[in-house]
Amino acid sequence: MNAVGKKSNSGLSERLNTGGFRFTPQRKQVYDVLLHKRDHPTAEEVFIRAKKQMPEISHATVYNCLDALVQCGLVRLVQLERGATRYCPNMEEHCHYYCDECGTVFDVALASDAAVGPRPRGFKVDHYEIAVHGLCADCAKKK
Amino acid sequence: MNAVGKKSNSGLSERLNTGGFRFTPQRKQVYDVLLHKRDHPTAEEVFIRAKKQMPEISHATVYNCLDALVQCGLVRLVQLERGATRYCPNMEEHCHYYCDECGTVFDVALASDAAVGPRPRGFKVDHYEIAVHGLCADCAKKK
DNA sequence: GTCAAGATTTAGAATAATTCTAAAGACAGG
DNA sequence: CCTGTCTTTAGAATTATTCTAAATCTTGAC
Repeated sequence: MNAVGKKSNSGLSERLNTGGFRFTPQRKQVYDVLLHKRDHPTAEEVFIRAKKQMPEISHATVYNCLDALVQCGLVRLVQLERGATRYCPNMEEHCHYYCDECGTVFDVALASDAAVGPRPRGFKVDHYEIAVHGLCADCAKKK
Repeated sequence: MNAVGKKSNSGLSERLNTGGFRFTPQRKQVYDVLLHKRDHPTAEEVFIRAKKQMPEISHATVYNCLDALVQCGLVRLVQLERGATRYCPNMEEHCHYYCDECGTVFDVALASDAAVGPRPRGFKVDHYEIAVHGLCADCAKKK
């Protein structure tokens, strides 16, 4: 493995280790799939894409890898509708605009801390998810 | 049926009609279940509670009723974790504080329009969902 | 280096959540 | 009251996720 290859993994490896996980080729593969096409795929879609490069990878492993990445803070779960959970490697503060018609997801950065206001007494916030539902420009035009 | 009973249904009946749905005892039952205990139950939990009053109600009907209520703007879907969708009859603008440890959900009203900032060009917003993840006071204490 | 302990992957079974199907029932309009 | 449409029902089917047990890999102790 060359220096560049090594370097490209070092961040991932480190984050995994910090979370108590080992670096594995499968975890790298799953993470690469998410980084490569940022269209908020479901676990099933990640599985299909990962298989192209790594045909022996299994379903259960994809879930395992996604869970590990989520626990390490490298990936976030996105729940936009009934049915499959989607995954997003963009860890910056942003919200998801979701077209209820065609299913497209747009990431939109949040300006600031987007103060959510008061909170239950003693509640320790880890992170928040903002999903905006509606129609994308194309679908709105068709109506 | 007395006047009070009739009155208590008229709003529901009207909203259903406006959405192109009929008023049915099952839809009333499902809505009543949600109004009665506002703990963000899953469809399965709604089914179990509805059965107590209406033992013949079926699984599919509960999903049908929940869908109808959602489409009429009487109930909202809440997706907080992988797995079952929850339902919430509180249609005021509010966000959900979710304890990742014990699963408790707290509704917190949003002060204003809680400006979410810029949006994709042409996107027509219908509604938004804000979920705050973390630990409730009790669970935070135990750590 | 060799071994044991623990982590990870795999295929496939199992479970959970949701949707579909076909038949029966209810209901509004003519 | 017919007729077409909507709704409900039981249960099958599908989809999403988790579990299981065996095989493989990694790491640290010796």
